[in-house]
Amino acid sequence: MPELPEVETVRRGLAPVLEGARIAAVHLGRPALRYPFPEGFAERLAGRRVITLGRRSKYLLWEIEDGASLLCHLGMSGSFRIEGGEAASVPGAFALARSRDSRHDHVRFEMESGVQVIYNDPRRFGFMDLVPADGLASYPLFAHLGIEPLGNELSGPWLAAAFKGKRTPLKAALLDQRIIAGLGNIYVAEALWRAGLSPERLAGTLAEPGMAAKADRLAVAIREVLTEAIAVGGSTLRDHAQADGTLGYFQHSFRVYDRAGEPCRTPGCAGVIHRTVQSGRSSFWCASCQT
DNA sequence: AGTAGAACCTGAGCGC
DNA sequence: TGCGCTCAGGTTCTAC
Repeated sequence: MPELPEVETVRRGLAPVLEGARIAAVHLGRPALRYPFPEGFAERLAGRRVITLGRRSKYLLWEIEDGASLLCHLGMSGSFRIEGGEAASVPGAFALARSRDSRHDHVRFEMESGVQVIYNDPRRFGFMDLVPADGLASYPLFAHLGIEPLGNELSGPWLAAAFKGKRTPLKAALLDQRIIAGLGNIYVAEALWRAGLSPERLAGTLAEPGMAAKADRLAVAIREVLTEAIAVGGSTLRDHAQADGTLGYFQHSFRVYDRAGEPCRTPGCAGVIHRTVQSGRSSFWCASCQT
């Protein structure tokens, strides 16, 4: 469940059972996910209290007492689910699982309250690390991370300045986490459609004269699409089976993503959504109204 | 500076 | 039922 809205949804779901709660024990099902767990991972967390649950880009940040942060990236297929205890039935503390195949349960956080917080990740592209609280800014994976798309910096002029001179396509520039951190394949496609911009347009052209309104529109579109997605719990793909109210609903609002061959939904546009491949990822867009 | 391709993994869906 | 192929929300690496 990986783009920013999905990670934020996970954060909101876990916060009620984690914030202020003490970790009794941590059980690892394997020595590594994408990367090995750091030395003494379980031991360093056991007995500690979780102070707050935060997010930076697509990273979940557990602030742990005694000055460390547990950092989680969900990769392509990572999810958490909550089991046991009363908290699991508290509205808002819903389960977050997309998979209940316990073969892929890799980390189990046993809370003192009796609640189990279980990390499941079939593809194991996710990872966890422990970072000293004062070392977050210099943490290698954070050091080159760009702005938060829902923060105050993002605007048309900011985009124009950031993309000025770039000869890479807009699609690639928006996926570049060093510029804006948190967008992924779905929300880039949706934002570009809303802004009427082609994913193939060279990013640098947003800085050209006469493009200021387009740049503004793109900044607004990014903010809107993320905000709307978060409001409905993000997007849940390919697993509509679970009917426990735990799934995101933004997939029903897709205007281009995964709609190849279907009509464009821009009012008055007779175009058809087509799929192309850019830097190995699918792009979905309407060549008629996205220029 | 850019891009393409592969790598890391498993599972789902499709055509045959 | 099974086989082989393609694709999947991410990121990082190498090679042109």
